[in-house]
Amino acid sequence: MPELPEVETVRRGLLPVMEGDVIRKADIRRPDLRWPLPDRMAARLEGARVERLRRRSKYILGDLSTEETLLVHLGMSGRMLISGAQVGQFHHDHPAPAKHDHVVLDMARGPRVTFNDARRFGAMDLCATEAIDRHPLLAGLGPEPFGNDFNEDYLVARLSGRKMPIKAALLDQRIVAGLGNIYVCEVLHRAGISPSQPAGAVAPQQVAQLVPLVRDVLAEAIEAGGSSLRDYRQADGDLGYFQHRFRAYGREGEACPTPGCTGTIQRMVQSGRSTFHCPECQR
DNA sequence: ATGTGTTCCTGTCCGC
DNA sequence: TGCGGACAGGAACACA
Repeated sequence: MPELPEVETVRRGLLPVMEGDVIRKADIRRPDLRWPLPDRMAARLEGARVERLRRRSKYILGDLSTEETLLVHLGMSGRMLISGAQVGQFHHDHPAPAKHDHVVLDMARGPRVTFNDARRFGAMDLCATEAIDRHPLLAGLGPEPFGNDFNEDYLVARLSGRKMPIKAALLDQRIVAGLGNIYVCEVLHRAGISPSQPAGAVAPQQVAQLVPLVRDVLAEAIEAGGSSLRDYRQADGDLGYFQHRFRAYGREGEACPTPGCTGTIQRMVQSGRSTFHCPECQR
């Protein structure tokens, strides 16, 4: 499930449970996810206070009192399940570990955070906080979509001369961090740009449009994900409510929702991944 | 330097 | 109900 809005939703869900509290016990139930877990992971986590829980791209970063930062990536199927938290109240009652529960963190106040990941494309690591920006997984990332570094001039410069399809370019985390397959489809649909158009051939005026559209789509999705947090008990890791607002993604064969457009949403495959688009209004 | 295809792993859904 | 195949939100890596 996780693109930037889903990761941000998960982070917000974890905030009241983790930030400011100490990890009392860490149960590392297997030695690896996508890569081996860090050495002595449990010992390095136990007793550490989570000073701050932040996000960079699709990574959740927990700055610890030990001057290390816990890095979490959810991959395709990773979830952070919360138990022992009710509205404004915590308890120590937890269900037995389930299939694919790989890392279990018990907080001192009582709640438990369980990293569950069936496909195991997720990752966790520990790294000196001071060096986190140089972590191999973070070092090459492009700007945050909501940051000032992501702007019209930047995007025009990064796309110019590139022959790869615009869809692949927006999916490239070195160009802009946080977009995934769903939201790229949604952004290009709103922008009226064909996903297969070479990135460098998109008119600068259209590239300029992409910047606010990326922000709109992500912000709306975060807001919709947030709405599923209102009755938050367990971080269920599903899509929140934004899925009902997709205009292109997953809508093959349906009428294009663009006002005045008579087209039909098509599915095609680009570099091995599904692209949903309207050939009528995306040019 | 760029662009593309493959790969990791498990679960689910759809057609026969 | 079982079985095979396609497909799934990511992204590192190998290769042309």
